[in-house]
Amino acid sequence: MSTPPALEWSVANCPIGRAMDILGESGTVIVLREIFNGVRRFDLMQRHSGLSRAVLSNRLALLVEHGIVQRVAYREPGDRERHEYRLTPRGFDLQPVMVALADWGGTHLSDPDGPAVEVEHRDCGARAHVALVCEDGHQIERLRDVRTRPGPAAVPFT
Amino acid sequence: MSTPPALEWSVANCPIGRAMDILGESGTVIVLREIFNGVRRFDLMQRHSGLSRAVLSNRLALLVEHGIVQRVAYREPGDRERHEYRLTPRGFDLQPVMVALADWGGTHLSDPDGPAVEVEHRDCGARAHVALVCEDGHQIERLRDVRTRPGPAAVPFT
DNA sequence: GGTCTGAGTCTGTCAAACAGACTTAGGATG
DNA sequence: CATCCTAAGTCTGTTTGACAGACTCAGACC
Repeated sequence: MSTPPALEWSVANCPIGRAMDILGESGTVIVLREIFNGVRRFDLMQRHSGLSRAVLSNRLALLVEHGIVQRVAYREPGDRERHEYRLTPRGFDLQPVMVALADWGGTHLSDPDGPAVEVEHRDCGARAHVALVCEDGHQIERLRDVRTRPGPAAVPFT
Repeated sequence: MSTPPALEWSVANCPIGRAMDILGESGTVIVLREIFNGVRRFDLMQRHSGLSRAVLSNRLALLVEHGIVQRVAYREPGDRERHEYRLTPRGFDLQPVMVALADWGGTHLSDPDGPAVEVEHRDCGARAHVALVCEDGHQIERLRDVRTRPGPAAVPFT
């Protein structure tokens, strides 16, 4: 076997590494799942997700710090002001990641009777999936037809 | 604001939760990145990724245990038998997750001069992205057109 | 016999997660 | 007024996991 080409480039600035610096912290993706599902308030998120309050608090702060989620004030009638957490555009762009995860988990990790949740196209009700497409719009059928190459900021690896 | 519908179902059997039980362990996705990029041997993975040997060893064992990666014997001429790690079909199905992560990370977390790696369509060389599609094949333009609904194994949440 | 290499394992320290109790601010209740 | 309630955290003490770096082991090679 020859040396893999990937070894010639450093993992500095690697987009997957950068993404996982945030999403790889335990609980981050679970918090995002709650917010994508419309659960935006601290206590509800905590009870629904089962994360500890300390971790939830930390992860929300991390997400706010990275501009993925914003803390928005609201006030229900006859109640004091509180805050809820909403996705920013940058956070919303994580939807394909969430759908891809749900897709894979639903296919490969569900109990025999199927997954607990599915993703649907709001208009027609059919199940939605992620697909790979070219920049010019063709769909890429076989996953093997895709590969990684060094980008503009690639740094050699010694 | 009304109670979010997601609160009616438990997160038991949630596909994202299940997926993150594996992928959320620190380093799992980094190991997968290396393997997707063709780096399949322990020492090379360790040096290239920068993970500690102990963590790399644990994460590989976890991935093997979940049928995402398999340990395959090989022998180079004039050397003793060794092992390398390869994706199983289940592991290969994670490609959309990896591409979605790379896409998001490249767009939102790169240095000003761009990402260190890009994903290309092998045939035409154009950049590849993930897109959302219906089960009948339409492309879904706006992320908001997609939502989650309870699946066959949904369990009520109290 | 000594050395090299790939692939781990072991150790001691330090950071992070956990469950669960405590805090705080403002509104509602008696 | 005093008390209670709730949302949204913070604090504490224990245990798990990460890290760097040393050590092990097996086979090939000199």
